[in-house]
Parts: sequence; structure tokens; C-alpha cells
Amino acid sequence: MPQTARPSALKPARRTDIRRENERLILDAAERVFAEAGFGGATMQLIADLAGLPKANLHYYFATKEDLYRRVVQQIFEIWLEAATSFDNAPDPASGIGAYVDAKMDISRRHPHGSKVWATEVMHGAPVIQDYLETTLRDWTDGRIAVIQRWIDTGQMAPVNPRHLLYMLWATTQHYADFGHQIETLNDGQPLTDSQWADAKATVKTIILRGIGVV
Amino acid sequence: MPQTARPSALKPARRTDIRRENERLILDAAERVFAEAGFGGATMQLIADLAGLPKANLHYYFATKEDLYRRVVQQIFEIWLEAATSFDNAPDPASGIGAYVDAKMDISRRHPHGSKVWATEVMHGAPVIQDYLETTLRDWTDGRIAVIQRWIDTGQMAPVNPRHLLYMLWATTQHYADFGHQIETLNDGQPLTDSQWADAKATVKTIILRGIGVV
DNA sequence: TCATTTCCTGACCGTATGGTCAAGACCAAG
DNA sequence: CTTGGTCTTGACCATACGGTCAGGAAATGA
Repeated sequence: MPQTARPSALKPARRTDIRRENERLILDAAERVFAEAGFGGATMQLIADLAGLPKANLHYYFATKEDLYRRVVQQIFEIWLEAATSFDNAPDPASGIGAYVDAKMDISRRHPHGSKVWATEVMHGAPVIQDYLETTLRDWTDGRIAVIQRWIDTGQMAPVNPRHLLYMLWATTQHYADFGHQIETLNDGQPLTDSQWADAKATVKTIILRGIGVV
Repeated sequence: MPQTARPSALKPARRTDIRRENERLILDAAERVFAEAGFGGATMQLIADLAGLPKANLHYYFATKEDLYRRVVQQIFEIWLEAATSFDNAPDPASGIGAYVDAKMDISRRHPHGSKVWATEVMHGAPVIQDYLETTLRDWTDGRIAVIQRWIDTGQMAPVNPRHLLYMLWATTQHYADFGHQIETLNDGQPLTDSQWADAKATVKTIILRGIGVV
């Protein structure tokens, strides 16, 4: 677990690289620990152990536990924002929403920890990222609602409340990350296989797309 | 906040009632605090303050913080199991699933704290209720999957993976509790009104029911 | 080689927290 | 009134945790 050697191997690691590397090491460990224990349950010592660094070293790169936590949350939010592009420039709801579901399901599979940290943060009243909700997220949401409304107005999909459709998309896709443990338990304790993931994706897409009257 | 007086008012409170009353007081406060701060972030002192009792008194009724937490989680699980009855004896998917969505949306509105505690517990790997997942929840799930499969086999609804349909139902309904803060923020900081809740319910039901080919 | 900056880390500190305890208040029944 | 059980609570304790710091090791550049 300690992994004392820096995992760079070849190059002697330029000065700046050391910083970047260690920050990454710490952020990855922190994401995992925050996801599994919550902010209050996470300890700097545990994060340090998982990162293979002494605790004091964490405080060299991140002043406080809260700073570290904030960075982790921001990270996830940015990943999700990227998936947003699936939505844009889509010629029709079937491809736009379909691609968005695909993208978010993929993120749920590849970044389950991040999703959990975000979920916990929001459940606790978003003490750290309230401003993100009120600015970036709100703007993003308003924009997508406008897109969906246009699709409805031009008769490309059934008239449903765009806002609640968005919430459904978030809920269903993130569920596979946030409740991954429950899903795994109900899958005989085994993680979903590739084909099971494909099945999940297909089912979600089918129901949603048929639900809004495309396909 | 302290609320020193016992809120019983009239009767002199029989011996047993005192116990039941205080346990309720503590459980309600605990549910709220655990939901807002997580297990690690919650403090017995805060719960005590919210319940209007001295901290030592909490330990008279509940031996440890973990005991108290366990009781809170069990409580929610039982409420959800009750909603399960909406599913049973339903003549067709439209009424069965429709009623289930209604029931779970109502629970999300009336017990948002409980839902959050459950969600956090599962996200942290269900350290406390793993056995519930493996027994009661699994049995319940298998039963409903069988019901849905029967509906599919008899041509009453479109063929979709019943398991993932269930996950969608859980995800979409619980989202309104677990991410209530985010939803409220995107609603100009205001809680959803009655009609907004009705709209949410209707949208979810419409999309799901049309998505599975009924209605 | 030397000077300067960056990085590393064991030892330490103050505080907050879960939990304990003993002494007493309250209450019902005999 | 007395007795025995239930309930209440302030004071206390041990521990664990976030954070600090001083001194040293590496790395870089001149």
C-alpha cells in the first residue's frame, strides 16, 4: 500500500512535475476517501496513507482539508460539464439526449467516486459549491431547457416539462455511480460486466427516448 | 432551539410514554443531523441540542452513536417497504408502477432526511445495513422483477429489462429528496410548490409509463 | 561549487468529540 | 412514608484529529 517510490520510473522528474504528480496522487486518494467516508469521516491520515505520503506533506500542497475537498468537487463538476457538449449541436432529441445518456453513464462507470462526492456535497446543502449551483449549473440548465423546449415547439418530441426531464437524466445516470454498491450487491456481489453496463445504458435510453416520443 | 419543555402538554406522561417520546425526539433530531452532516460530521452534542436534551441523556437511550444511526436507517427502510405494497395486486403496469411512483415521490417529499441518510449509507458501502441489502431488499427486488416480467410476458408492457426499470424508478423518485437542495437552488432558492411537485410527479410518470409502452 | 528555492517529514499541540459515571430527581406501588 | 426502579445531568476522561513547525534533504541554476 505505501508505494514509497515515485511512479515516474524513467525521467528524473522535473521540478514542476513533482508538484503535479504529488497533487494528482493526493487528489486521487482524496476523491476515494471522501467518497467512501464523507467529508467528516475522512481523515487526512487515511488520505496520506492511500497516497503513500506522510500527512505533513499533504498540508504542504493543500493548506487545509477543506481546500483539498474543494478541489476534488470542482474536478468532478468539470468532467460533467464536458459531457454537456453531447447535448449541443445535436440535430434532434434522439441523438442529443441519447449521446448525453451515453456520456453520463460512461462517467458514472469511470468516475464513481467523484459522483459520490458531489452527491454527498449536495445532500449536505452544498456548503462548498453553492456558488457553482447558482451560477454555472443554473446557466447550463437554463440553456439545455431552452434547447429541449425548442425541440418540443418544433414537434420533434412530446411535450414534457424539460426541467424534470433533465432531472430524470441526472438521476438515472448518476444512480449507477452513487448507488453502485447497492447495484453490485443485488448483482450477487459482482460489479456489472461490460454487457450488463450495455444493457443498463440501452434500457435507460430506450425508456427515456420512447418516453419523450422519439423512436 | 433548546425547547426545554417536553411537548406533551396535557397528560402527566406515563412512565413508558416518556421513553417513547424521548426516543422519538432523539430519532427525529438524529435523522436530520445525520442527513445534513453525514455520520462522521454529525455530533451527539448537535443532535442533543436539536432534541432539546442534554447529551448524556442520549446515551441513556442509545448506547452509542452507531446504535442511534442504525435505528435511523432502519426506520427509513421500513417506510420504503410499505410503499412497496403499491406494487402488489396491481391489475396492470400502468396502475402498479404509477402508484409506486406516486408513493415514492410522496415519501421523498415527506421524509427527505431519511432518504439522504439511506443514500449516504449506501454510498459509503452500506457498512451498517449490508445484511438488509442482501436479504430483504434482494428478496423484494426479485419479487417485483418477477411481477414486471409477467407483465411483459403477457404483452401488457414493452419488453425492457425489469431490473434496470426498477433502478430508474428508485433513482428518479429519490432524486427529489436526495438532490432536493440542488433542485431548490435551481428553483430560485424556493422549495417546490404543490403544483410544481404535481408537475414533477406527472412528468416522471408520463415518461416512464410511455417509456414502457403503456398509456 | 555554492546559493537559492522547493520539497519532505517526525514530532508536537490544542481542540473537539464520543463516551462514562456518580449523584440525584422523579415516580409508581405497597 | 418507604422502597425500588426509571430517568436526568453536570463534570469528567481518553482519544483522535486537523494543523503547525523547524530543520533537513534534494534539486536547480549560476
